[in-house]
Amino acid sequence: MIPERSLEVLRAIVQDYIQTKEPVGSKSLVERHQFGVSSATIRNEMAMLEEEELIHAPHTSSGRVPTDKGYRLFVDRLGEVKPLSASEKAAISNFMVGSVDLDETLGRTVRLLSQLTNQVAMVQYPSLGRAKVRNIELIQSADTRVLLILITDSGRIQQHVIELNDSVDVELIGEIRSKLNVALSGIALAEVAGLLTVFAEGFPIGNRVQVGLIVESLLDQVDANRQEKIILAGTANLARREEDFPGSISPVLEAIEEQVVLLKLITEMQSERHGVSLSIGRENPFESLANASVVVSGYENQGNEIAKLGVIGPTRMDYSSNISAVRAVARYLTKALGN
Amino acid sequence: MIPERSLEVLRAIVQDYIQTKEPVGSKSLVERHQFGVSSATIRNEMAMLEEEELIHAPHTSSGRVPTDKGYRLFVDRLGEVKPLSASEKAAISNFMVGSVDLDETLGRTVRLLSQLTNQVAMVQYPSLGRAKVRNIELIQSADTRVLLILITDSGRIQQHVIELNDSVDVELIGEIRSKLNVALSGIALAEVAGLLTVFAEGFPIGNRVQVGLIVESLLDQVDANRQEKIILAGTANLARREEDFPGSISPVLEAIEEQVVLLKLITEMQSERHGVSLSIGRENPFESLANASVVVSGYENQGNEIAKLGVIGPTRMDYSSNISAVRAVARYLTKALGN
DNA sequence: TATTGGCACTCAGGTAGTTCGAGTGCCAAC
DNA sequence: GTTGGCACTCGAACTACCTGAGTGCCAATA
Repeated sequence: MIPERSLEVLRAIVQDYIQTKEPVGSKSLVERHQFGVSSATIRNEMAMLEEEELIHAPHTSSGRVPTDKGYRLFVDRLGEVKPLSASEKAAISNFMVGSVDLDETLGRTVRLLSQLTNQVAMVQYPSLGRAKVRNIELIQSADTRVLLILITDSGRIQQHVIELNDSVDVELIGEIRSKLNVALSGIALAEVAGLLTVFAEGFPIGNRVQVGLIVESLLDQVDANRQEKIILAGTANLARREEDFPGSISPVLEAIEEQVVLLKLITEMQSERHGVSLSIGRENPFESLANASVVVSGYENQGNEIAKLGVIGPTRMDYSSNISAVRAVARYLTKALGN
Repeated sequence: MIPERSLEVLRAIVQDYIQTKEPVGSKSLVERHQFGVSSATIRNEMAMLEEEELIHAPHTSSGRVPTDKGYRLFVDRLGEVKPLSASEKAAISNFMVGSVDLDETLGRTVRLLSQLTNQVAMVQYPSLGRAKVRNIELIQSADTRVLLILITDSGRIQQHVIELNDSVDVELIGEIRSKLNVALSGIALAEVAGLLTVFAEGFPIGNRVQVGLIVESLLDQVDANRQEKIILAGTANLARREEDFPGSISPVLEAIEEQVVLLKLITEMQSERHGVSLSIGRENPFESLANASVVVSGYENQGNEIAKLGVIGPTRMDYSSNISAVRAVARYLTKALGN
């Protein structure tokens, strides 16, 4: 068990380090905080913290810097969540008004989050996997081409052009469309595949190839819910924090651009306190993100978490502010989707 | 008039500088190229080039670096366009196969271009302004909500959710839909507004509000063809070229994220040789892009240029390769859209 | 007149030595 | 358990110096 005062010292170190960006030493620590003890005592505390691998000295004789483990303890036990300022709250409300479709709402959300935190913000599109079919449309866009549109109850709209090998009959398209809707409306996407195995059999032999192609395309979209999508904003904020990334920021930029990595990461993160989940430094398995921390929270529609949003920044970030910003934005987005 | 040999020297300086990233001096110049004259003569030439502001010495006594004006002369008069290597051509063909809808094609294109050039690549979505209506769809997605989908002949699909103030009748929607299509199919977007002014009058008084809302939304989408869109890839390449941007790359990243700036820039650029247009360094009006050059080319559908694509990178870029890559990709994309 | 070798000069960048000070660990004393 | 004291460390910052690639200019040359 780590004694109370040691924890206080750790908290002070993390806070000072985040603020000054310099390794913090025992003397400056007692100057900036009222511990009521001398620097020598603090030095002893710090030696213990280093023993526990919560802090670390970059050079034999210079101040201490929190380790990933130290940050972790800080956010788990020590960091109060800062309430948002009034102006931040106002910014959030303002940003949300007047957007009606999902694309626009999410676009605004991600920009908002990036402005609020001065970090790279990300918003995941509602995952197809957990959603239900609201509507399926088939639109003929050329002789042999049909546009398939899948609308889910999370508001996500996914479209795909199907190339048919043969000219297609308008009435057939209409029939397929209405039968699909009858069969699938309100069905969870996860269950769609099972319901469609024998779908083509309801049609005359001559049409089954066409129907088959359409069903296949629909399944592609449903099944490949790996085609998850993330939108980003504020990438430039990374460059502004360059000194926080030893080496270069380009691996980080690459990882961010490589959505697969991000998706994997945020999908696997487990929710912690207040519905926010954190990955600090090397807690994530990606070498390129070894110096990055990620703060995410799920957002909901009709009571179900449908996707996540969050920020990504240097390990040395202001966790308190970022956690509260992410949490607040997630809540507002949930509220906005409720309408 | 600048004598022939001076131009040769300029070419050599640009080439060496691009390759070595070091200011190039008279001695190393005669070593690397066969001018048949001594370094002293080259020094005289270089003094003249400096007089003309085509090159510039960073410090009183170190090698020379091309100025924006020097690069400009280089690309206008001196740079042969490198033919693509066989493997590059293969890469292009491979990338293009098997994408059927516009989103996917453009997504592949932008990634391809960024890989080919190792720069930040951008592809502009086909501008709505010059396209024609192919199809308009109205889909009821909830009681008082209708999804409007506009498909243009350039393949661009634009969707928007319309919130109606009143529950809506399925048959009315169908009627509006078919009348809209009759009225607008094949019409250039620029002319749509004119044809819709009296559209609502064809409906009974009681429905005109609803019809009006839908028409308004349609006009919004058509009219606001400022909602042009650019997709990007390879942002991380910027970070890898950091030393090429004095100060920081973050203004550049910001400018890129701020699509408005990019759009303005590429829209105003005039086509030069081979259908490629260039903006070198401060030739563009944006301070944040003072050290960046942009290479763009238009791509076509059915003989009309519908949008642009290109790369953005440091002023010190390999113009020859980038120009040929941009040109080639634009051609392939044009070809791919032809199907 | 264009070219050349020679020469004095410049200056960024690297190396080496020095100092400075914030920081440490340890210990004896309170 | 806390404290003051003390010797020690070591990165950062400053200085001085040197080196070498590069320059401009000039008088001699072809």
